[in-house]
Formats: sequence, C-alpha cells, structure tokens
Amino acid sequence: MMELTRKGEYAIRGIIYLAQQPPGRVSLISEIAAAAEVPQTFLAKIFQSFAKLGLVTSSRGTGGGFVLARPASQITLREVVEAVEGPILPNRCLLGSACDRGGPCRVHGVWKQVQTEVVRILDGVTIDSLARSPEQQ
Amino acid sequence: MMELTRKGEYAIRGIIYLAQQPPGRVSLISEIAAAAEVPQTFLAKIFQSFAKLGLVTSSRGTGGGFVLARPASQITLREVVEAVEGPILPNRCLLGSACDRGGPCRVHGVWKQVQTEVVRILDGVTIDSLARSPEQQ
DNA sequence: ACCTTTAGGACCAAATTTATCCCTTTTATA
DNA sequence: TATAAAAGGGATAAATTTGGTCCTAAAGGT
Repeated sequence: MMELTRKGEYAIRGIIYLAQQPPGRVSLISEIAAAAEVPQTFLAKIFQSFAKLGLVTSSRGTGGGFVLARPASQITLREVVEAVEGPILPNRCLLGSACDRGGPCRVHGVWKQVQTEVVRILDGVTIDSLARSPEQQ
Repeated sequence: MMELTRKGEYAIRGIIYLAQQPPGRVSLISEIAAAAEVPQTFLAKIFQSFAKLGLVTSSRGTGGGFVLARPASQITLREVVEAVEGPILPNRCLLGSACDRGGPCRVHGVWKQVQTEVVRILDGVTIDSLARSPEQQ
C-alpha cells in the first residue's frame, strides 16, 4: 500500500543527477536518462512537468537542456514527488471536506493525520541532502 | 499519491459495521454489503481475507455469517488495511535491504521514516474507536 | 434431501501505469 | 538562411492493476 510509482522513482533519480552537476551546468535529457538508468522518453515527460512547475528551467536548441531553477537546498522531496504523482492524498475523502456518503467519514481524521505526517517528512528532505548522501552505506 | 483503493475503503466500512453489531451477533455478507453500500460479491472476497487472517470468524449454512474474531478494541486500522492492501510500503526498496541498483538507495531512509510513521498512526486506531465515532461532525 | 450461506477459482471490463512515436517549436551556429 | 540540435506536446499502445461478476463446490442447519 501507498507505493511510489516508477514515475516518482525516476523523477527523484533524475533530479538528484541534476543536483550533482556543477551549478549552472546544462544537462541533456539523454545524459540524465543514461546516468539515472531511466527510459529517455519517459524521463522527458517528467522533466516537462518539472519545468512547468518551475523546479527546473529548460532551454531548446543547440546547447539547450535542463538546469535546476533553484539551489538544490531549496527544492524539497515533497515538491519533486508531488510534481509527478500529484498531491499526497492517502484517501480521496481528503479532497473535499465532505466524504462520499454525507458528512466527513469516520476515518477522515486518521487519513488527515497520515497526510500531515508524510508531508512533514518529505518537506524536511531537500534534493541537496539526497544528492550529497552516500549511495551505498 | 499514496491512495487507499476502493478495496481498502470497503474493508473499513464493512468491518466497522460488524463492530457496531451487538457482540456475538452473526451478520450475513448481504446484510453488511447493503449497510456499507458496497458491491456484495466484492465484499465477500474482502471478508474471505479477513477470515484467513483471523480478523473475523465465518460460518456457513443457515444461520451462518461473520462475527469479529476479537473485540473491536483489539483490531487496529492497520490490520484491516494491510489485510486487503498488503503491507504498508511507500517504496519497493523497503522490501529488501538492497535497492535496485546496488546498495540502499539515497531515499531509502526517508521512505523508511514514512512507513514507520504511517504504521504508528494506523496502529493507534482501533476499529472500536472508529465504530463509536460520530459519522457526521 | 434441500435450502442457506461462505469458499474459491475463473473470468472480464475499466482504469492506470509505463511507456513509445511523431511532429512542432525554439535556438544556436555554420 | 539553411541546418542541426534540443525540448514541447499530442496520440497511441502495451502491460499491469483495480474493481468487479459468475459459477461451482463445500459446509452446515432443518
């Protein structure tokens, strides 16, 4: 239950790679895909989402590619995950205040708690910290 | 991201109904399905899982049906959710200690934290407390 | 015997995930 | 100004998961 999809995995691997490049260095999607071991066309879509949300800036044409739009220390794991997976919503009922069958359901508060905790944890992790962490332990 | 499926929702609604019956009272799957507003054949599968895991006891034939196997105060929301959705695993990498590409990945620790927190919250909620909580607020 | 009720397996449709392909747009530069 | 390089965006498709139905078997009561 509550699994991150491949899209989410790929998104994280891709943006960590960007964060590991020298500041300002432009990376091609082909380069990122190869390094992160992710299907290139799929990663291209993911980075489109990043660009739309302002996590990365993209430029076309010769010399184009992707760069982080902000320092990696100011991009949270939550932003990256939500960019591709949508908001963290353990239960549909959290969307509106009223659940399916009348007022708020009995489990509403519990899922709200789960949401709050997950958001708190993911907000506390920056892409910078991930990029600097040792790959093996 | 991290959404409960219908199966999980139905499971919760179904077992809450059981918990609201007088202790020892046997309920038919048709009765539970109607009360919880859930497709009956689907709910039957869900209750099969409950029975296998010992959350409920089932009996066949005339006068048969389902009863909680333990007091509702000793059944946690986590058990119910995991019975039908499988273990709470925010990332595949938590299954083995080694992630896909060599040692533990950089996000391993974060997802472990998420798992721990979600489990803690769901373990803290009993079906009894849900059954007694007001449906509307 | 016969009826009632759950157990279990096979099956199926819809939705979502995981991509791929192709054409367009933008940009640098030869 | 052509051309090549790169991302943007839409359509499409395969694979998997979700959400269910149906049928027969097994068990138990009358």
